[in-house]
Amino acid sequence: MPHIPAAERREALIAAALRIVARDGVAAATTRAVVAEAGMPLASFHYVFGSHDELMTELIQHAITEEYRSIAPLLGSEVTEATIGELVYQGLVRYLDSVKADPERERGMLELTQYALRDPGTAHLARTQYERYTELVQMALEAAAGRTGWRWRVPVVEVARMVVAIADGMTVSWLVRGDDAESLALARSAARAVEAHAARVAPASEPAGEEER
Amino acid sequence: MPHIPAAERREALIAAALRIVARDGVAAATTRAVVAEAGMPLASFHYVFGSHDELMTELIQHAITEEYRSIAPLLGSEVTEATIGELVYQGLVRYLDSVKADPERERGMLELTQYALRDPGTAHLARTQYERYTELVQMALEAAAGRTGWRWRVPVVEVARMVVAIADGMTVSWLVRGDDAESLALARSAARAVEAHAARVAPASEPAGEEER
DNA sequence: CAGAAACTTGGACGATCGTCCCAGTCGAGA
DNA sequence: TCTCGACTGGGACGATCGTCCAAGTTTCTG
Repeated sequence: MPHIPAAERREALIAAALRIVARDGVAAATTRAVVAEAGMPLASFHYVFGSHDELMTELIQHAITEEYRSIAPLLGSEVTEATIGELVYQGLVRYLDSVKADPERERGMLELTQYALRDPGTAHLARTQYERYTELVQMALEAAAGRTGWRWRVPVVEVARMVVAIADGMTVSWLVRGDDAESLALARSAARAVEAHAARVAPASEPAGEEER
Repeated sequence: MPHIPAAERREALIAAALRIVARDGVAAATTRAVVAEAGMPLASFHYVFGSHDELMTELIQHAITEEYRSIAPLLGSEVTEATIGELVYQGLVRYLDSVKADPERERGMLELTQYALRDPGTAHLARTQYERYTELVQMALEAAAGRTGWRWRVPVVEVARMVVAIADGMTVSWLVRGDDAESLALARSAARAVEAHAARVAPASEPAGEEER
C-alpha cells in the first residue's frame, strides 16, 4: 500500500462506510468491515480517525450534504404552461425515480438519520437536514408559482412541509412495498391535493376567490 | 427466582426487549441487556428462545400487532355535521397525540420496521403491516364519507395511501423536529388537501361537479 | 544529505457479543 | 411418596468488537 495522505484516506474510508451502510446497514459498518471495503489494513483506521464515533459523525454529515446535492437539481423546471399540480407531480416523480435508481442508498440514509437522532451529539444534524429540505422545496414551490402565474393561498412554508412529509412517506412506502404504479398514483393524488392550496392569480373572475382559513 | 412457565418468560422477555428498543435502540437489545431488563439470569434466554434472531422476529410481530391495536380505536368518530377535512384533521391530530404521548415507542417502531426490512425472513411482516394500515385508514375514510354525506372522487384506496404516507411523514417530522405547532399545521394542511379529493353527495347543484381525471 | 515528520502495519489488549453445557432445584402426576 | 419432566442458573466457549502500541518505511524539509 503506497503512501497516501491522511485526508485522502478519510474520504476513502467514508465512501467505503457509506457503501456498507447502504448494502448491509449501519450495524455492519464496523471498523474492520470499513477498512476491508476500502482495501486498507486495520491500523489505518485509527491513524486517520480518533474513534469509530468520529467516523460515524463525519459519515452523517457527508451523507446529508450529498443527499441535499442530489435532490436540489431535481426540483427545477422550465415549463410555464402547466398547472401547479402538474409541476409538483413532476417533481415527486423525479424524486421517486432517484429513489428507485438507488434504493439501498436511500434506505441507508433513513438508517443514518435514525442513528443520528439517537446520539445527542449528532441529533442537530438531522434537524438541520429537515430544515434545509423544507427550504429547498419552498423555493421550488415559489418558483413554480411565479412561473405559471399561480399563487399559494396558505403560507408556502406549510405547503413545503406537507410536500416534504409526502415525499418522505412516499419513499418509505416504496421501500417497503416496492410497487411502482402504487407510488406513482400516490404522487398523483398528492400533487392534486397540493394544488388545492393554490389558485390562478391573473384572471380576476376566478371561482369564489376567497382565501382559505 | 421462582418457577415460571416458559411461555410467561417469553412474554416478559419480549416486553423487556420492547422497552430497550424504545429507550436505547435496536442495537442495544442484546441478550444480556434483555434478561437484565427482565430481571432474569442469562441462561433463561436460551431456555425459551432458540436464538437471538428468534426473539427479534417475535418482537417485530408483537410490536406490529400492538401498534395496529393502538391505532385502530383512534380513527372512529360519531360526528356527522362536519366536513371530511375536519374529520381527517381530527384523526391526524389524535394519531399525533398518541405519538407525542410515547415518542420513544414510535421511534422504536420505525427502527424495528427498518430492521425487519433488512432480513429477508421478516421483510414480509413490514409489508403486511403497511397493507393493514392502509386498509384501516380506508375503512375509516369510507365510514367518514358515509356518515357526513360526502363521497370520494378518486378511488378511496388511493386517498388512504396518501393519508398513510402523510401520517408517516408527519411522524418522522415530529420525531426529528419536535415542533407541536408545526406538526399541527401540517395536519391541517394535509386534511384540507385530502378534502380536495372529496365532494358533497346530496346537493345536485354543487360546484361544477365533474369527476377528477 | 541528515534529521524530522508523516505514513504503514502486524499483532495484541480487554470488553462484549451469542450460544451452550450441565449440575442443581422445583412441582405435578402416578 | 417417588419420579420424571420442567425449570434454574453459574460459568465458560469462541467470535468479534473498538482501540492501541511499537517498530518499520517513506517522504518532506532545511
